[in-house]
Amino acid sequence: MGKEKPSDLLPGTLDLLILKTLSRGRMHGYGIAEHLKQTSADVLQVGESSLYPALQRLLLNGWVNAEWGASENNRRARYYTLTAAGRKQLDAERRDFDRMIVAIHKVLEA
Amino acid sequence: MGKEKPSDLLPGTLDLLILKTLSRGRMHGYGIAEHLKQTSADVLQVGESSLYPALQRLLLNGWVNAEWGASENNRRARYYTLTAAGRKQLDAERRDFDRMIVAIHKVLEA
DNA sequence: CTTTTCCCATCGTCTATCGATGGGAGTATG
DNA sequence: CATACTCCCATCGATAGACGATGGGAAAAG
Repeated sequence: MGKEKPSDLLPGTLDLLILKTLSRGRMHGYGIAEHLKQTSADVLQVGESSLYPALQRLLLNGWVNAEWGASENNRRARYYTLTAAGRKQLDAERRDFDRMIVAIHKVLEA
Repeated sequence: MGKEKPSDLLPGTLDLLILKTLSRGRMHGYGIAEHLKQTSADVLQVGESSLYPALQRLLLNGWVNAEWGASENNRRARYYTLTAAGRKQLDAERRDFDRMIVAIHKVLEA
């Protein structure tokens, strides 16, 4: 009798959200997840099993760099930073996303 | 050297788009695809290999009914109509979608 | 010392989208 | 008549993305 829980994310938007988050400065994985959750008022709940594979993708594509360091809480953490290619990618994904949203809205308001 | 073509759809939104389209009246598969393409100014391009499986899903879930008939062009066509459950589903998906979009925007504008 | 919090990561599963493919039935063309 | 084209259906196999479960390890809190 529980209500159906909607998915935690709009599929296809995770890379965009991560890139945008990193555009504000270097951050580690756990911090990215927290930032998304808080900024979205608990709506966007990125599980770690979605997050880390996504970060691997971004690394492989050269959109982010990674380096090990210590967190604010003195823990071993991997810090990610946006590359120049990452910024371009962010802009491109942002454009495509907006384009899609506009298109979808046209249908929903028709 | 071609530019990367963005995907034709925002994943996870196809059911919503179909349900919304059918809320305007009964329609056959091909017509739904046309309607989405035209209403969105060619942005939303639903391939038939995405569309028909989606319609099967909706049928299985009891959100639409189907009956065979003849199209305006006198062709054999399968007409779909929204059920009561389908209307409820449309409302629910619409709410979740709006919720997501608001959340994503908070991140993108942060 | 035990528990909790923070932070990393992978594996297997599931679901959805998509390209390719195939077909049949009406209409228009030459 | 023969051919081509448009309309309309559908499936299959590949790919990709998100998720639940799981497993660690190291610092801090109790």
